[in-house]
Amino acid sequence: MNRVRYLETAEVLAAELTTSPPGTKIASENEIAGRFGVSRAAARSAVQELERRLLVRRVQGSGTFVSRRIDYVISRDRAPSWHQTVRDAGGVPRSVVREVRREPLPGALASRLGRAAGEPAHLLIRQYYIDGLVASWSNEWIPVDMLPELDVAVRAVESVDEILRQLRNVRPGRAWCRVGMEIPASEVIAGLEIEGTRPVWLVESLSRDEQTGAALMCSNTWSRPDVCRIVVEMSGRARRTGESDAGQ
Amino acid sequence: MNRVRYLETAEVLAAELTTSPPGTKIASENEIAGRFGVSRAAARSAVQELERRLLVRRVQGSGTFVSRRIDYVISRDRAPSWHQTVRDAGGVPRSVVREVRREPLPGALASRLGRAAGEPAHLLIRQYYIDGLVASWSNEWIPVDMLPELDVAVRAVESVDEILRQLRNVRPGRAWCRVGMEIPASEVIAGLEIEGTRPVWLVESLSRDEQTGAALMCSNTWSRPDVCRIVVEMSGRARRTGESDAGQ
DNA sequence: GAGCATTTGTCCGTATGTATT
DNA sequence: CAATACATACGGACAAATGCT
Repeated sequence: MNRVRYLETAEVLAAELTTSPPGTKIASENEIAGRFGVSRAAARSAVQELERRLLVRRVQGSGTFVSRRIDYVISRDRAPSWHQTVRDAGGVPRSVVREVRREPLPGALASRLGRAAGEPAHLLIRQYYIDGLVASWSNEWIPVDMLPELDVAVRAVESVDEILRQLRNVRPGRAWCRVGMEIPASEVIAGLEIEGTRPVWLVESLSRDEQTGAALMCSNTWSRPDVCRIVVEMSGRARRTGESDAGQ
Repeated sequence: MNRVRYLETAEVLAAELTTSPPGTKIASENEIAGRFGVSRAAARSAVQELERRLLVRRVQGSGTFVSRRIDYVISRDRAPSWHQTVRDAGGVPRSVVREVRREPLPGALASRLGRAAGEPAHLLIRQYYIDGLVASWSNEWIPVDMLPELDVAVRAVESVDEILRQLRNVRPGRAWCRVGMEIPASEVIAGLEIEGTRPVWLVESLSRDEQTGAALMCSNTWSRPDVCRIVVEMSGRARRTGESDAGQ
């Protein structure tokens, strides 16, 4: 159908991918070139097309692998649980604390928390994995007076929410968030193992105690678009009782 | 600094771009190749890197042009006005009605509107331009009983909201929306003038009358990520009076 | 650790196709 | 029709990362 050979090749490969489970290694560029009777450059273009479609992830020296892409839904009514979302999709979640340090609160985050800029805070840098592959990188900020003992507690428990619940007896809830796509700073690019610079999801968020309304912590999370699709559901105010929720 | 020559080249070009107004034509691949002493293939890779960073838009046979990228903020408190957003950013907005036809309401949209699948509706297909370049493509669905005379009114007025306000005396407000990135159907790809298949923004939305809460219309809008950045702001329920809004 | 094969990443030169001006 | 500019394609070479022996 298609007179462009690399797209033709990509179509065939894309169709074959749909039956392969995530993580499967696909044919190498040279094998594809041989099979379709094209040059390695054309075969490479085809695989790069699959990469642009977020269907595969490529690793130099290793190979090209089918991606597992997960829907991460953000809505007011849903508690944010990344581990559960990944497990529900059939993936194996893991998160690693990369660093915990104290740092004065930057201005933008301070005003989000309703604090003064420069107040002491914990900065918690964490990496999230799906099936052993990097998915996200997050910076979480918690004012020191909110949780002085964070340093020792954090390595034992998977989420800061959990620590807050147990040690402070609060119920953290997502009070505000902003989602977009950004080209992140080089530190984050390295953390996400991205080669060329490209946009990734950025979720900025603020947690408050659902009982008192006190601002507890805030975070910025960058996520690779080839491992998750972030969907934001927003319900408006003009809703009357008795009406059904907006359907799918 | 960078031993990868195409990235080195891309860095230099990217720095130069920041001082060029949107729409400026940049040097051709051959000129870049000559200037930096690299092959045309390497020059091409550099420009493609700029394209991946959403800094430029390429048009075969014409050239490579600096993109105007606009922030489109979706939040509960903001009336959705695309024309105003574009003008505020210094761009020239235009929208064109591509097609108006009657079609039975598809199931997913019917349930979003609280209607039965298959009810008669107007389907309004529209293209949005910024500075003469395609930015978005939308499908808007309005039940026929809501606005029987749509066919004649639509070409004179820029927005369906406007028509509803004038002819039905309702106040449309964004009642629900969902945002993500998708690889759209081929019709939309063509409408957005995308060559290779890649993900674009998809905003699904539902409008209700702010007075009665009646569902008025719903729409799906696809937007090129190189012309707009869609930002969703969500405020939660755990908000007490007297507290300041979440800062920037 | 060293060595090797595999695989992706970069780069060159050249040629031809296709859309725009 | 001609010139320009981007798009596709080929063949060849070497670099860099990975995985295994």
